[in-house]
Amino acid sequence: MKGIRQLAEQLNISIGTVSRALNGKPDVNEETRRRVLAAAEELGYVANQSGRSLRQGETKVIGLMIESSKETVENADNFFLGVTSGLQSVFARHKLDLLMLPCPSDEDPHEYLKRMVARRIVDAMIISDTQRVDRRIDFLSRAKIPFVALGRSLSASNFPWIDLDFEGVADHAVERLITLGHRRIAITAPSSEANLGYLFIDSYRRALERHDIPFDPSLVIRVRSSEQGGYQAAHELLLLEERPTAVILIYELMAIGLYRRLTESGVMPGRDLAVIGFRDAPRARFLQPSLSCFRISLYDLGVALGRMLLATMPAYRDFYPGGERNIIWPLELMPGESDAFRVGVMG
Amino acid sequence: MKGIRQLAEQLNISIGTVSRALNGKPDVNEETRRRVLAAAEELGYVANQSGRSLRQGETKVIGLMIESSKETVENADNFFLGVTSGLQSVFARHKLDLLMLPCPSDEDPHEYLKRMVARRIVDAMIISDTQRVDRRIDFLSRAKIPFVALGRSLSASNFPWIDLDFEGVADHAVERLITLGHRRIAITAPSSEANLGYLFIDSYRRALERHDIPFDPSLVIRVRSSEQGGYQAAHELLLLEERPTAVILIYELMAIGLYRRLTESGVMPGRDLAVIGFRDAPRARFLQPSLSCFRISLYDLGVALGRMLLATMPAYRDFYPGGERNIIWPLELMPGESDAFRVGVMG
DNA sequence: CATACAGTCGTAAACGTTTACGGAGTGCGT
DNA sequence: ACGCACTCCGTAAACGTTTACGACTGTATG
Repeated sequence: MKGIRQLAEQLNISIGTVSRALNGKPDVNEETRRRVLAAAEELGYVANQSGRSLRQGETKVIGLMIESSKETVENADNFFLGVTSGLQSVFARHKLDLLMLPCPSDEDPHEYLKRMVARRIVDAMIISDTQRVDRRIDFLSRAKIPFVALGRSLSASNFPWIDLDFEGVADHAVERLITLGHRRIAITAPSSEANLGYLFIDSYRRALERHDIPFDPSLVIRVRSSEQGGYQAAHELLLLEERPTAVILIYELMAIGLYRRLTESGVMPGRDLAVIGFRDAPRARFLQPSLSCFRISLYDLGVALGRMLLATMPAYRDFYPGGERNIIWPLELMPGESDAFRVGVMG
Repeated sequence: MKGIRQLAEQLNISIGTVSRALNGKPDVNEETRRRVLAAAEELGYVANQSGRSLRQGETKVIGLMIESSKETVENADNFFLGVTSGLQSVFARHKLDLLMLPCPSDEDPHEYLKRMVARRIVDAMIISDTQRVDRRIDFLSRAKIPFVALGRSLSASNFPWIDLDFEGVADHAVERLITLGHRRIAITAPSSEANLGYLFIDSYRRALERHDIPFDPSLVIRVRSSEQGGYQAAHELLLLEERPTAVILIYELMAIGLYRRLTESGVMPGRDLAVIGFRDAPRARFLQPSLSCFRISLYDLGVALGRMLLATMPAYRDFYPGGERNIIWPLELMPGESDAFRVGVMG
């Protein structure tokens, strides 16, 4: 209970030997090691992390920073937990633990990060919700703290990140809708400074222009990515004088609110308005009509994130050679009923 | 960068004084303190947590253990993040940090907890998803680690917990439905060993019997608490020879799947079948028909949890006197359209 | 003038580990 | 007998803090 010293005393061995035995060092008799391990097991001894960290300058802990902003809380889904499983499956192999660091909503994420890093609670970080310019990235780069970002950013020139393929999704969605005869296609984007919104809209615009459809800013609806935001989005769509025939949602669960608002006005999703969603979720399939949705494999994403992070850490680099430093994570379209109709056949 | 020693050197002061200055100890000249604080700010010095923890035997970190079981991931909503905000608002006052400890799905929660506690990563714990008998509770009690459980348990006799008022909800829901004329009322429960399921069903049964309605086990549907589970639940309901006229859901988002499956068979929720949900979420309001739902104030719940936890910790006890050791957390009914009809008028 | 006391600061020990170093013992070849 | 290599283990320093203790002023008190 009192530490390695007690353990050593009980065994009549020096603490040095006990430590070596527990840590699998070679210069210890196998018989002694057996005894040490047995005693440790019996007494429930586990090394005090503070002492260990202090000595070796590392904590064996990886931090996953998440923001509990209002928006994140509102649209919170299984996203982080899903990614977490994948991450842990990688970290477990190296006896690394994953801790989630929730940044309080009233604290600046950058300050929070600095605090956590300075306190040496973690060896490395995974940050998410990257902003267009994100000081955290500059800070981590300069401080030489290993990290991976979930999301691109304009900050710093060359840092490891994985990002969802927003461009591919917007592109694919637009192409699909145009093929189905749509010409007037709306799209939703977050109202925040999150980088993903910009990428999403840019790609949407390029896809349209490729088909000689002029970009109409009034078709870009900036709302929160939640049920409530979906409701609001539908509301704004209905106010447009020339109503679009399709809408691309940046977050799947917005469909719930969207459906609701549409039905209130007698507009039927999947017949009067095509809807395509985005981000994870077999859950989209349970909507009525079921949502056409681009799906993410969260577990695999977590694995990729974990590997990329370890590849940047000297101690583990050798285990993950030749990995890429940046990945655009592909999404897979799961066709549903929400956009399964053709429009404008009369030309 | 190198620690308190550098800081002291630069200021030509001993490290002891620097430490005292930074920690607000009284026996240091105000002028010196000013200089120290300024230098610390400039150099971005923050005390190394390992050194500090080692010395004082505490980490200033509270752990919130969450399980990333398949079920939790599936029905993950804003629950933990919502609670987190409330917790942090309390902890911030004492300069405590909250870390989330996600137990890997392939590790025994009890072992995981033991590991984390033994490593001294946290000073205190908040555990959730308590099982009917939960070894974690015995362990924490015996090891004298301060903790609060989110959820009752049969383990140990007297430990601090807050639990949602499942009994009140089941009771209230049954009463309401009976008033509306229902006699055949189904209910869903999780298939796991989680304690909440038992409480939920027990209370449901008692409420029924109070009205001389016999308890029919076939009306208890054990499915996962997710959209998919809702779909499955509806499926099973439809298979019953004598179909119930109402159903009580243990988790709100199940309604999505439930609605879906019902509509597939031409049964209209809110007209042919009354539905009442449970747990948080204004989101229930965006369903169609909107879900009658018992709502939780997650933030307030977090605050209560935080206070109860600190009240058990000697260092903070004095700030939170006279608090209760157990709380049954009330829920508020938000009436919707999903059960707004009367049945069996013909008697 | 001796003493007490408050205010300020430096010294050094302690927290629980890990690990470089060296020593004791053994076996083996010369 | 001697040297050498090898195995195993003990010793002690180091990691970065906090804090009990005492030292040193200056001032008030007897």
